[in-house]
Parts: sequence; C-alpha cells; structure tokens
Amino acid sequence: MEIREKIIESLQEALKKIKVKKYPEVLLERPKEREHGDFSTNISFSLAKELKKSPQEIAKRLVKDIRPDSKVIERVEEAKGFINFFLTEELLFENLVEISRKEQDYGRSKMGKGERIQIEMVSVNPTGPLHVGHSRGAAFADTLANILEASDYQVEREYYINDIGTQMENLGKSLRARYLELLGEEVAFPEHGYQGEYLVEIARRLKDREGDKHREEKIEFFTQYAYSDIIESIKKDLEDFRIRIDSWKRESDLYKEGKVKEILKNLKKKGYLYEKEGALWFRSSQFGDEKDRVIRKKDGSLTYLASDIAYHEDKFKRRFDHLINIWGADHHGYVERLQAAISALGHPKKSLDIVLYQLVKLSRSGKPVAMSTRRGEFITLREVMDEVGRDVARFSFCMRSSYSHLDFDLELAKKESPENPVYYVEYAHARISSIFKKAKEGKIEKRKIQGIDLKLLHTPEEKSILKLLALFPDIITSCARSYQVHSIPNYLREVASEFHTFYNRHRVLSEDAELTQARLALVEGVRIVLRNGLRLLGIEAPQRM
RNA sequence: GCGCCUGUAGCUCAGUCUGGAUAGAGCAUCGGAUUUCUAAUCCGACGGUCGCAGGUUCGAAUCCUGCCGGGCGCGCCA
Repeated sequence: MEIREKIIESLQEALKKIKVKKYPEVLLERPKEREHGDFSTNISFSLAKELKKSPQEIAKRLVKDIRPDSKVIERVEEAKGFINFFLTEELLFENLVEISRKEQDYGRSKMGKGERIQIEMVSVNPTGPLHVGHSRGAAFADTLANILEASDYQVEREYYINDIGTQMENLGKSLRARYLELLGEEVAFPEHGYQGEYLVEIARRLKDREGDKHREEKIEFFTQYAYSDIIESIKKDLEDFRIRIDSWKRESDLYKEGKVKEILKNLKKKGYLYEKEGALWFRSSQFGDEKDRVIRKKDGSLTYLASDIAYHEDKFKRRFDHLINIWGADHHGYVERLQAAISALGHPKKSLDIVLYQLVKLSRSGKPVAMSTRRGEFITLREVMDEVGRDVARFSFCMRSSYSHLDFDLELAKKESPENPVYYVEYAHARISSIFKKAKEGKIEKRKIQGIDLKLLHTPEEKSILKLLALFPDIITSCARSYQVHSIPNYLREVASEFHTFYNRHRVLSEDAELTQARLALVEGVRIVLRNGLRLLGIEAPQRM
C-alpha cells in the first residue's frame, strides 16, 4: 500500500467522529515548506462552512482523533487550519529495503489491472522522412506507453500508415520525375510534388541498381518503390530513437478487407448518413461536432474520415479496453468528428482519448527554422539524433507538458549540452557506479540490506533522499492517470540534485564500516530509482561519463 | 470571423485538472567551495503587477466573464 493511502485512511478514521452530510474527498499535497510536514491536507477548510467552526478548531479536533499509525506517521500537527503529517523514519527505511528488494520493479504498480490499451502513435504519412516535429510525439508516446506498462496495463503501440490517396500519387509522380531527370530527360516537376532531397537519393538508388529499365513504368510502380524505401527508413529511424512499434496498420488493408464499405453500410443502417449536393454526409453534428462532414465526395471517392472511422471500429473489434491516440496539435480540428463517429458507432466517448502534443518550434541560434515536408525544408529526426544525441532529444521532448509549445534550439541544445539536465541526471548515476567500483577495489563488500543499521542515515541530506525516493511510485501513477510524462524528468532531476548535494557533503566510503554499509544501501536506492526512471524515458543509465 | 492550445523571473518552463500557508526549478549574471568516492558537482546572491480588467470566495497563478498578445486549426485538401 502506498504511503499516501495509509495517511488518508487514518484521517478518514478520525473524520468518522465528525458528523457531516457529505464527507469531502481527502486530498493530500506535498507542502513546499519542510516545516509543514511531508504531507498536508486542507480538509478542515472545506468542513468549516457546514460545521460553522473555524478551520483551526476542526483541524485541532481531527489531530486529536487521529491515531497515528506509529509505523507510518511520526506525528500530526495543526497549523493555521492545515493538518500536517510527518512520516516516521522507519517507514522510509522500510521503503529503502523495498527498493532494494524490488530493484527494476520498484515504481511499478497494479493500477491498470491488466487492462488492454492501444496507443496509436507517430503515424506519419509515408511521403518523407520523420522530422523533428514528429520526434516529440514519438518520444512522448513511447514514454507514456512505458509508464502505462509499468502501471500494469497491457499496451500495444500501433503506427497507422496512410498509404493511399492523392498524396501517394504525388509521391510516385515526384519520384518518377527525379528518376527521369537522372536519365537525362527533361521533365516538368509535378505541381504538388515532394521536393525534398531524399527523393533524389531514392531515384539515384533505383537508377544505380536497375538502370533505365523503368523508364516506361506507370506511376503506381514509383509510388510503391518510394513507399517501401521511405517506410524502411522510418522504421530504422524509430528503432534508433528507441521507439518500439508493435503493430503497423495500413490504410489500404482496411479497403482490401472491405472494412470501409462495411462501416458505411453500418452507419447508413443507423441513419447517420444522408445525400446532399451529390455527396454523402455523416451527421456528426448530432454527436457534438460543429457541423456535418462529407464522407464521400461528389466524384465518388471517399474522404479520410471514412477510413478513419473504419480504422477505429477495427480497433474496437480487436478488443482493447481503451484507446489512446497521440496526435500533433495541428490535427485538433479532427478530434470532434472522430469522437462523434465513435459515439455514432455506439462506443462510449470515454473509450477513446486523444492526447495532443504541441508542435516543436525549432530554431537554430535563435532563428526560426521553417518546416515543410512538401517543399523539402525540414530538420529530420536523424539529423537531431546525430547533432544533439538521442538521449538529449528524448529527455528534452519529455521534459515539458505535451500541451506546452516547446522551443527547441539546435545550437543551444548542443552548446548547453554539458549542463543539459539529462547529463546532470546521468552524472549522478555514473558517480554512484563509481562509488561501487571503488568499494570493490577497496575490498568493501556490500552486505545484504536486512543486516544493515539504516538508523545511521540521519543527516538532513540523507533524509531528504529517502523521502524523495519514496515518492517515485506516486509520480508514475499520477503520470499514468493524466497521460502526461513530464513529471518523470523533473522528478529525476530532483533526485539527482539531492544526491549531488549529499555527495558533496558526505563520504559514502569511510573508516566507519557500519556507516559505509548504510550509505551504500542509500546510494544503491538512488541508483535504482534513477535507472528505472531513465528506462521509462528510453534512456540507458551510464556506468561512467 | 469561429474553435483548440498558450501567456508565471532576462530566457526556457513546473505549479492550473482537485482554489490554501512566504508563487518554485533550470539556464543566464555575480560571489564563493576541491590535498576526499568523477568539478558534467556543490553553496550563496540577484531576479515576480503569475498578460490586463472585472467577478465568485474566508482565501485566486489556479474557477467564471470580457479584453489583449503568441501558436495551430477551421474545404467535397491530404
């Protein structure tokens, strides 16, 4: 049981002695001031009105009735109406033992109860390489997936490939133009063509391998060729960025399997489709969308919405308990209509969550960098990895709320790299590894934690560390609840900071053999938490730097 | 014009969901610390009308309304 729950329980016991119509929810917060305890609650304020007593009075009364579980709560105090809880040392020591016992499992919880969640992530159109904007979404989604897995959800990560439509035709036309160019023919570049250098390279590879034998080939051939080449490079990029994808779903398969037709039939049967001005419309406004949407155009071709609805119905058929889509904020206009479709199909609106992330505002030395896949102006994920490194990129992209507009300056990220938070955290880990190496060299053998007198850890620095380490599971569950990840990097920074402070004031390896053992146990706890936290971010904790 | 996100220290951002105690970090700037397990470190100082104006409340960065600035989106495009 979490510490938090234990405190809440003891408070609820005391609350029973006070008669009110409705008991307010007990909310615990972490006070900013150390003297306000380890946890505090403002519950007496919410009771004040009904009881017609001052919060101070109520708090005092509650404090008297709280029977501090001596194993958890050292003491409870009333202060200006707040109730402040101070944790016992024993609890923190016990927690350290638990960290050491659970090791890589410390921080995991049973929150999800094995529920199946599918996360749709990245899903970049296969018309060009992944660029830096996509990589924020990828890093964010992958980390969120890791967090949910650590919270006992079964997660499938899926990449949805829009591999049909006008864009693919334009891609084929563009490759054909580049190929013919290389063969010395003069061709007009297609109007909506993709101008990026990568297509020239694909054309060159095609020519080098197979010469001019595709001169008369149809567009379809070039589309397929470009598609395979690009999707392979996307897979490689994701792999190198350590993004795991479990399932690749192609839009064209939905058509082949007849699922789009099926969904139209289904919607029609339910009466959610109607003809107007030669087109077929979906009554999305009935389900909260601002207006109805076209699902089949005048020319008979289907819109994206058609296959998207089919796609989501397909997801539900695959029996997930919950769906999460991670989308760039530029797609937010699409959220309502998809939610409308989900409702129309009879699924609870809550079964699909769409988490948006704001796009990265990329700059170089303060100058904005323009991004456009079609014009071929972009910084690729590959370039970011080469330039600032995978770990810096992943950490930076996850450090902020997905809702905040992230500024990412390439030069700054490089220049500041020695002071970059990710190195700060990694450095703490490397220092600890170094201590253990040194201990080994000095023939100091770390004993089992059960036989160590942890009471020797009594300095303020040691206590802060113990308290902070105890919060780790809480941080993870709150991320899992909110579908946000930025508390992880921020928490790790805090852990590293407490460790560095401790390190500068105290020695781990000393003449005092007992104290040495206790401190080795402490820094081992820090090491485990840092490593587990970094793993959630997809970053390997280094032994040395 | 409408919709979504956003505005907190010189810069980049936590905190806003669930109102609470003196609004927190990092970077930058300035000053200090090492005969010691990694100085990619530590300690200290400086720095705030929480965009503006109202409202609700015992209490507002947090909730409500209006306004202003920034980003994104708003097609029978993809």
